[in-house]
Amino acid sequence: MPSSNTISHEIAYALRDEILRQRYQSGDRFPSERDLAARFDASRGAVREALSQLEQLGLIRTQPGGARVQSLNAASLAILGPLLELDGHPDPLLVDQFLQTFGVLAALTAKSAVNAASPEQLIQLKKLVVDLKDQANDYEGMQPPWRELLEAMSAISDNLVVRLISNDLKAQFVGQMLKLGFRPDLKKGSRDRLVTTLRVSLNEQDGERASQAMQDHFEEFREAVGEAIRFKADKPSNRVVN
Amino acid sequence: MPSSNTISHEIAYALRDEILRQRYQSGDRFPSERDLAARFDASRGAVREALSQLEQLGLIRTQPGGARVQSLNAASLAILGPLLELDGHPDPLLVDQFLQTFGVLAALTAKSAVNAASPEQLIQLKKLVVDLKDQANDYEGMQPPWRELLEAMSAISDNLVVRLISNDLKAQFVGQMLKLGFRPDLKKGSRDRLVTTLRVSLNEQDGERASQAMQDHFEEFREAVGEAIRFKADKPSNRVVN
DNA sequence: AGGACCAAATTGGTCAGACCAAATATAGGG
DNA sequence: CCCTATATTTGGTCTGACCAATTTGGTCCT
Repeated sequence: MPSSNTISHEIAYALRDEILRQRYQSGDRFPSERDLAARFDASRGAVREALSQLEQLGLIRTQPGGARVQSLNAASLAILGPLLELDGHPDPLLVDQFLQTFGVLAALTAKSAVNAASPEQLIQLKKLVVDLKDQANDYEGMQPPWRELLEAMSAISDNLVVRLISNDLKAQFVGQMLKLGFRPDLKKGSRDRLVTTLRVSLNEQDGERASQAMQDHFEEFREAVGEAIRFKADKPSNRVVN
Repeated sequence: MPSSNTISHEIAYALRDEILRQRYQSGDRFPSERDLAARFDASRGAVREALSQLEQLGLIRTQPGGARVQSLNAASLAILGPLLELDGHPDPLLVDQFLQTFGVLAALTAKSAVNAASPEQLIQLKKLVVDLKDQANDYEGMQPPWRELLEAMSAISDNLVVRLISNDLKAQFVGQMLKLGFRPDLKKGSRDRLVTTLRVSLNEQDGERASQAMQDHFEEFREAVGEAIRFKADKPSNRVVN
């Protein structure tokens, strides 16, 4: 999987990969644009555009006189996806951390949404929860209503910060997860409990409870995903469905 | 405050500003590179580098045939800073959302850190909490030990996802807050309560409690900041300290 | 009139070669 | 050995050109 269609993106991809693989120490001089142009047999303009992307990612810092490599964890959130993709299969620890993080953000969203919802919005949310309960026989069928619910809550809570973070996270992870095509097995009681608790929280407009429900649900989801990944690790039959 | 030293950055700044101010509808055609080059009296290369940055920010999507403007909340986290800077003073709602978000992430970090800490690391954390208590007479003096504590917890919890998000958030917000130079008044009991609860959670290695302490503390901090901003709004004497 | 199809203009992607200013490396003098 | 002046490297920008993909506009057929 090289990367994109344009040369500059390909160069950026290759260089990003090298930096992510720690082939340069933080603070090291980065090869000069002219050298890179020669190495990739491309024009300096194309190289410059690639470097511009790396700079946006916070991986390098350019300056007249030379570019330097920056510390990895001073980088931007946008490197998470590439980082996952590095060795073809996602790092289980990283996936776990992602779900943990996404969980607290979803919980916060639920809390704000339930607390701030207007009567009509409460009705809307209740309806979505019912949808979730009805369609929730298999993992695939559960996804659309689940996503709808999250989306509705996100819209109601109207927290741009969380939304932007979630955008990035989803863009980075969800694609990877789908590409590997694994379906975590959620324990049966988990979803019922979520639905029930969400309903109560909506009826009483109790954001705190909704938050807790989300948190618990993501916790169980995390465990299920962890198992699924371990399973994958045993049987490395990663088929790309596309 | 124009922006940077290079022309391409200046162009990127100007265009980013226009998009953030909603001067284009999502899906609109973006001016062609040649037009932009003429408008900014720059070379097309410089314009291309600027557009490359906008693309990384998720603000536009380029394609042979023409670039198009993307939806604002499909953008990257990195637009938060510019968004805050738009009118010289930060949007109180956005600041509130930031603190709320940062709060839950800090709480998650505290939980993981306390739960995962080795005996030595527990001792280290306890020491930092003591520092926090000692040096905590004024807002300024409190900052270094506070930051140290957060940093230590972040290092122990070792959650790259949270770390990257926090990097971005801090890079975007902290600068702005300092630039405006306001000091929220934390209620006196708040810090003591935080210190006390953190100590207990460390002694019993109770991550859940540490998380709750963080959450509560950020909640109070949020209110204090909210007041400070309202105060600023009344007396708009925004002096840039630099 | 409406829709399918084809040619021309527009646009992004890339290349080559050149110049400048800032930063670095090098050599020379104290 | 340190400090300074010079030469070189390097990033930032410009000009002008070519290609391929997309858009656009018009034409033709139904």
